Amino acid sequence: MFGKGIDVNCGSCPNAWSNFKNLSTKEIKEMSQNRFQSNFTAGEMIFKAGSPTSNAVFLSSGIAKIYLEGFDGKKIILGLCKPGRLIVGPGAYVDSTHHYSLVALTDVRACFIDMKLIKSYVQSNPLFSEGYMKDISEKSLRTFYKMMSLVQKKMPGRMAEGLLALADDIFMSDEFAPILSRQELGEFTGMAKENVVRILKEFSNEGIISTNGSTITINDKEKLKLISANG
Amino acid sequence: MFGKGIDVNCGSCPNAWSNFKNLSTKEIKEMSQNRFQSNFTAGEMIFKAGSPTSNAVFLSSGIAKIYLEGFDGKKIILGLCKPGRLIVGPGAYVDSTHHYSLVALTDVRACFIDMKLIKSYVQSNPLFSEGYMKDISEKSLRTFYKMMSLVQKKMPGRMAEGLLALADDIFMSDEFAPILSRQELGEFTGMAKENVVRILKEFSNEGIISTNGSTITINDKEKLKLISANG
DNA sequence: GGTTTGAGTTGATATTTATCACTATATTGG
DNA sequence: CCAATATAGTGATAAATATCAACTCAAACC
Repeated sequence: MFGKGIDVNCGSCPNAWSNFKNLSTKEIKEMSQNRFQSNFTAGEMIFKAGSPTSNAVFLSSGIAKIYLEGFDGKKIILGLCKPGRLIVGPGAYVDSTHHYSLVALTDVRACFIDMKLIKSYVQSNPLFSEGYMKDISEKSLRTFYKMMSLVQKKMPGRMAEGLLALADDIFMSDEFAPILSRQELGEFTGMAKENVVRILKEFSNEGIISTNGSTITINDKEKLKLISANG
Repeated sequence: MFGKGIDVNCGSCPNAWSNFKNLSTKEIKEMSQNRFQSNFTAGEMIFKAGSPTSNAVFLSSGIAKIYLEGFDGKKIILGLCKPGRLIVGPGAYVDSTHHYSLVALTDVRACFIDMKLIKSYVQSNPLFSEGYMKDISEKSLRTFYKMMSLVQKKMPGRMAEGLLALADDIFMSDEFAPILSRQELGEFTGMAKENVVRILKEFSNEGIISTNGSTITINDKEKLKLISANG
């Protein structure tokens, strides 16, 4: 199922970006009429670094990963996306090009809204503009802290932080399915996949987590926070 | 010399932020009248992470460093600032708090403009707003590439990149004074100061750079680019 | 059903990088 | 000018991390 979503109103979408509340009924209607929708299966690329930022993307269901492509094929997973958040990189206002790639981790339904439309609302609607500014500022801050973590913390600290992020920001539960492979968990926490295995095992031996089959359960969150904080 | 700059017009300042050209004469005048100016000597803190983002800062002369304060006192120098650029962190639109610190590296003359004023122009002036958006987007992209560099490149690659940045973006010359100590050069390139010394010596032995006293001269820029690109 | 493929895992090893201990060389304040 | 202090530099060592070479196991495919 894909194509224009003629009969849908983005204003009443339960997964709408919170900043849409600053748009007028007219603007909402215009946007809803120009909305495209598409489905992706797990593993599919939604957009690729280097492609034009012609559309803003919103997930209406599913989870996707955002990653930077570094030198000789190495990747850095910046974070995971859930419904409700605007997905447009900073390239939109610099060179109209994506600087990171977005790939579906689960089956995903995504809405595409023409960036020209978004930019016109930024121009004409100060409240919406401020909301957009706030959104990219928050992302920028998160990048700062991700960078500090990757550069200054050691592997156990980075892994602890990564697990806490998955539990608290993505799954909202201390028990979660392995949406990320060991390889991807390594790209998320800045280490080789072999070291992901070793550190998870170490955490498991100490009773901090359990890995039942492929599900990870956090048993001792306080200890995990401690490891994360101590680097 | 400090205080309100009553007789100065930010519109005709040779070091003005390029986005000021999008302001009306009236806005420029208002801003000029509410401008504060202050001098700092090398080493002085201009603002500190955690303090309120009450003002946007512009340098009218000198060079300053922007750095993140990480765990147990370790710092990451995000970059150096020259006149002509807006200096406000992403915190301005999130929690009205600075998330990085700004310290003068040379003697610096800085202008302070009330953030309320800047924000009001963002609200009322779409072109100015777009310019602001573009500015923070560019900074965000730079942070991405800084992160990739720090995480994926090895020490020689990071140092080569750092030296090229100093030559091309800050000094506009392949020969420059040691505005950064070895310690700071380490914070800029993500390594311990001892390793800064070792790698500079190695570059020097290979004839890529010369370190005459405390001045660094780049002799073989192409090789430096190669080292930077190969990580 | 057998086989291929890829992820997960493990141990051994190599590489990279930080830390420590120390010397040398400036720089600064009295 | 000299002591005090900070920065620069050096070598040895330890710690952190990546890489390599296997091996296991389960899913996917013919």
